[in-house]
Amino acid sequence: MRKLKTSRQPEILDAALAIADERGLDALSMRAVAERVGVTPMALYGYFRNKDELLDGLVGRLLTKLVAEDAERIGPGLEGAWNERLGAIAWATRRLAREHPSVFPLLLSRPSVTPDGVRVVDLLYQALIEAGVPDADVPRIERMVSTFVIGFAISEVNGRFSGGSNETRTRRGVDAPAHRRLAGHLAARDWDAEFAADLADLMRIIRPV
Amino acid sequence: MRKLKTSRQPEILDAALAIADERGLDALSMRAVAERVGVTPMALYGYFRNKDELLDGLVGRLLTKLVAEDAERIGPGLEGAWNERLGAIAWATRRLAREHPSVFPLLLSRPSVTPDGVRVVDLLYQALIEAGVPDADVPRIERMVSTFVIGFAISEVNGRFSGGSNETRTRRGVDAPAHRRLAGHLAARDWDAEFAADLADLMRIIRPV
DNA sequence: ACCTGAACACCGTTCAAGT
DNA sequence: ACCTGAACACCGTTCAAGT
Repeated sequence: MRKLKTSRQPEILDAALAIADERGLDALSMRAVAERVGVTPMALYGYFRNKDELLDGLVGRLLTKLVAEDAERIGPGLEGAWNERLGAIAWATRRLAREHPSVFPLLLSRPSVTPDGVRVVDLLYQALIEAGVPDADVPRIERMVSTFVIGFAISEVNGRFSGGSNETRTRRGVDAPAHRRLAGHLAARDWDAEFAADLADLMRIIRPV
Repeated sequence: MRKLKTSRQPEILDAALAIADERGLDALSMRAVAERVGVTPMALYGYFRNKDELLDGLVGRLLTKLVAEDAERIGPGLEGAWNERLGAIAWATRRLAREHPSVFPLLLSRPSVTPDGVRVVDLLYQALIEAGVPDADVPRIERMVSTFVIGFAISEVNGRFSGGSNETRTRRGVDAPAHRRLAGHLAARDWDAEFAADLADLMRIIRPV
């Protein structure tokens, strides 16, 4: 297990993120990253043990952007009521998914306990504590909220919500009585509004009114 | 856009699912599937236009297994109270993730409006209607619940929840006050119990007591 | 300390051809 | 109707060598 160089890691991750953003995750090859950095593919293996670790680095990058955005939101980071702070992180997370739709889904597949990952979780913990959630329930509620937020953002950028028109869904041949009854409510949605409504519902779990 | 053969599609999907289950998604190559089916790689392209469509077929398979299990649960499928039926689907979904951990995450990345996909959604719609959710809110709540359930199951099979021990999380160098305060509650969890608690919370959104 | 070149064992997919 | 063979343009990664 050789020791890795760190000097050019940020530069390499920048290149990798740019490629994924511009041409998708399938285009993100070690060879493509190397070319963009202006180096031989093999040079990358001095900085990342393999492609998987480079992808982990990319997830770390996303989390860093998230804490950075939260930090500049309102200075030290603890201004505002708990529900405003929690909402700010949720919306920032969703924005991040739209900025980096190819890389974002990796958030759900990789543990990523980088320092910045811990920092984000800690901000959520603080908000939940302030909301009055019992200490014993805080980690569970954090996982529930973050799972939903990340899952929603992934579904959205991947088209899981919009896939299949109304006609497809209510097509004859599938026995779908509830779809028929709800036909008038199956039109394309305003996902901003839906995300807001979902968050409001979750807030009511966190602190029943 | 040539017309595809269907005769051996199920056989091919069986082979693909077996490879993914046994050796992971990275090992799922067209060549490996072909070998298992006993055919040349190129023969597969008569049944699926490309690898992506084969993966879509795999997602369809998962959904088919889900409706099959639900159907045999209690016969016609509409016995039991709404919360029991909704819970049964949620737990069956989570079981499916454990059976096919490599393929399951694709559920969140692919629209998949196959007939069986619509059937699952319709069962959820029916439960929510019976719970008293206003028609206009049913599709949103369905998306919220399914997003959470799938996201939870993916996080679990991918180790997102367990990654990083306590020590890692509370390691010095990261300023994480809430982690320090919650140190006693950050031990490894019983995910069955946590999933149950989360579902109970969601049920309270669906039908406030 | 950092990088390169050549090589190995793979990929998905196209095209033309075969029964 | 169904399948094959050869080929193209790629992959990630190892190893030995170079400055």
